[in-house]
This record gives sequence, C-alpha cells and structure tokens, in this order.
Amino acid sequence: MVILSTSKNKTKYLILGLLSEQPLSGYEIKKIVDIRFSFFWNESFGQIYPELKKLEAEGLARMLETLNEDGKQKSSKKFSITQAGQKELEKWLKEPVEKEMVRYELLLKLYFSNSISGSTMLEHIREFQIIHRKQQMIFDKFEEELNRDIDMHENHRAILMVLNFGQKVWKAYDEWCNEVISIIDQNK
Amino acid sequence: MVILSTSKNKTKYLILGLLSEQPLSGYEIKKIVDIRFSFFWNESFGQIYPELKKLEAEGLARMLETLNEDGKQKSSKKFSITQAGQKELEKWLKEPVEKEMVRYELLLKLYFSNSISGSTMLEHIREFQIIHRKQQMIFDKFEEELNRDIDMHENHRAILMVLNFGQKVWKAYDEWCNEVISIIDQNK
DNA sequence: GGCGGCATGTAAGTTGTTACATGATTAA
DNA sequence: TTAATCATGTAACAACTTACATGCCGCC
Repeated sequence: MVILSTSKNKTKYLILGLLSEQPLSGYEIKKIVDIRFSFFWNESFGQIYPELKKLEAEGLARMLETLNEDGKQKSSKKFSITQAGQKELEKWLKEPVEKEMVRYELLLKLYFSNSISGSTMLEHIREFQIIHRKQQMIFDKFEEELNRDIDMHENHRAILMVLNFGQKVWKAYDEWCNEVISIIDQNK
Repeated sequence: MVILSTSKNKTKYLILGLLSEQPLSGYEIKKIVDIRFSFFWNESFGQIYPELKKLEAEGLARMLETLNEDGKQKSSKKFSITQAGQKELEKWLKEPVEKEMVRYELLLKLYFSNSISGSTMLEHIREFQIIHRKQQMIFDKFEEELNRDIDMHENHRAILMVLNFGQKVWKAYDEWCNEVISIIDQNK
C-alpha cells in the first residue's frame, strides 16, 4: 500500500487562505465563496463547518471569544488562523498547482446533439450565454469597486488578476456562443 | 422529505451518448473520454464499469456476444445502446443544462498569493501556461484530422463546435498568462 | 405574528478516486 | 522472457450535496 500525500482536501486551504486575511465565521466564509469565488470555486456548509472543527483540533485555526462585553453569547463563532495554520497555508501555496477540474455539461450535450433538434440545442446555448453575461456584469461591478478604493484589500493586485481571468474567459464563452448560434441558425 | 429527480449522475449519459454512436467496452469509453473529452470532462474506471452494469440491469444497454467465431471468449465486453437507452439519452439532452462545475486551484493560490513570493507564483503560472499550450496543439491536430476526413463521424459538425470552445477558451488562458506574467515580472 | 436573513450544525446519501487484484495479449 | 498495454473489476476511502433541525434577531 503506497501512501501518497498530495494535498487533496482543498477546503482546508480555502479556509486557511480566507482566515489569513481576517477572522471569519463559517457562515461568512460561505458568503465570500458564493459572492467572490463562485466563478472559479464552490463550497457547501457541509464541508465548511466540519473542516473548521478539524482545523481547530489540529491547531491550525483558533475560535475567538464567543462572549460579548455584556457576558452574553455571540451569535456567530469567528475563527482566526494560528501561526501553524499560516505555515501550512504557505506550504500549500508553494506546492505545484494541480490540474483544474472542469465539467461542461453543455459540451457533452452538444457533442451528442445529433440525437436532438437544432432548436433545442440552440436554447441550451442561449441559456448558457445569458447566465454568463450576468456574471460578466458582476465582474465589471467588482472591478470598478476595486479600482475605486484601491487599498481596501492588501491583496488588491492579486484579486484584479483573478478577476481578469474571469473577464477573459467569459468573453471567450460569449464569442463562442455567438458563433455557434449563428452556425446552428444557418443550418436549421 | 422532498424527492428531487434532477438528473445528477452524468456518467450514465456520457456512456449512453458514446454508445449511441457505436458499441463500446468500458475500456474504450475510458480511452475516448481521456483523449477526446479530457479538456471538458473526466471519468474513472471506478465509475464506468459499475455504471455499465447498472445500465444493462435497467435495460438501457445490452452486452454484445462475448464469444469469437472459434468459440473462445473475447477479451473485451462490448455494450450497445437499446431503444430504451436511446430514449433516455434524448430525454436528458432536452433537459436544461446544469451549471458547469469548475475549480481552478491556480486562481485560489493567486488570490492568496500575498503570503508567498512573486517568483513562486510566477512558476505556477508558467507551468499552467505550458500545460495548456500542449492541449492547444492537440486541439489543432484534432481539428485538422476532422477537416481531412470530413465524414468520419456523422456528428462532425458538433465535434468541431466543441473543439472550437476549447480553442477559444485556451487562447484566453494563454493571453491571461502572458499578461499576468508581465505584471508580476514588473513588480519583482 | 410571521417572514426573511443570520447562523450553526449533522445525518444520510451520492459521487468520485485510488489502490489493488487479476489475467490476456502483444511487441521488443 | 519480460515489459507494456489491454482489459475488467472491486473495496475502501474521500469528497461533496442535500435535506433537515434548530434557534436568534429585526422589522413590517
């Protein structure tokens, strides 16, 4: 039995990465991923909460005081990163990037589209285009925001690069949609 | 308890889709996915073999004769699609496309790259670029091949569109890499 | 008083990966 | 004859989703 220690479990590093910026609760982590990362990452509560527990047990994260000044229980449990956690994060950041994982159901359907009518396929592609155009508007808004208060995040420059990836790839999606739509339209 | 029947299990449809073109064995399915679909899909043996069994049990696929003319056992088990299977495939093809799923570890690392040196990040991006340039050459070769024997597959046109998706998106990757590399280089 | 958002958490199920076992055939 | 490739399969595990339970808080 060969033991391989390639760092799978990416949830761990996502959480450590976010905690390295500021203390956060599980709920806040989920919100950030949904809003800012959704175009290249996803996580569910079912992964985040257990992982936070595990990180605490391993000494990579620490739960902050859960009492208010008045002695009452706070509603949310915030976690901060420990030194060991920061070290673990940096170790992962230096490791080679594993192949991204993608699964485009649209392309699968298109590949097999012989079995259905062109107009059905057309609908699928139009739907794809609409959804991704909405995301493009979100990119624009976020980029504008970032350019306005330039020092909101110290990792401002890196965020812009990530955003730019989305912009470029989503633009490619859009152009492809236009091309494919016109091809299918001609052949109807 | 609410039962929702959105067709998850995509392996099923991938197999049905491939079988709708020609009878195939599990091994051949895996090969096709690895070679032709790898840029937008993946499957492992651990999914394919059990799924084939299930499809047969459900009457959506049928195992072909496993004896040669000389009465000896063939080494591979080929499956063909049944009428019920073809119907099931078409049903799925008409259903709305579910959101594609993507996970770019590179972007996650870039987002958190404050914690590491620019040169490490640069290496990651160069590596990403190299890997994807190799894929671009594969796209080119496959496209050329398709344009040569124009009737090799009856779904020739659809395949070209799928390929074109890869071409466009991979080009966007490449341009992004160049930009990001030059930005990081300037700031070193 | 009820609704929506905030907030934490888990149990059950599904999906997907990996390592391993096994054996046939082919090419050097 | 030995290594590679073809070929099938499964068991154990890891990852991930989903539905559900629970309760707070503010506000209309």
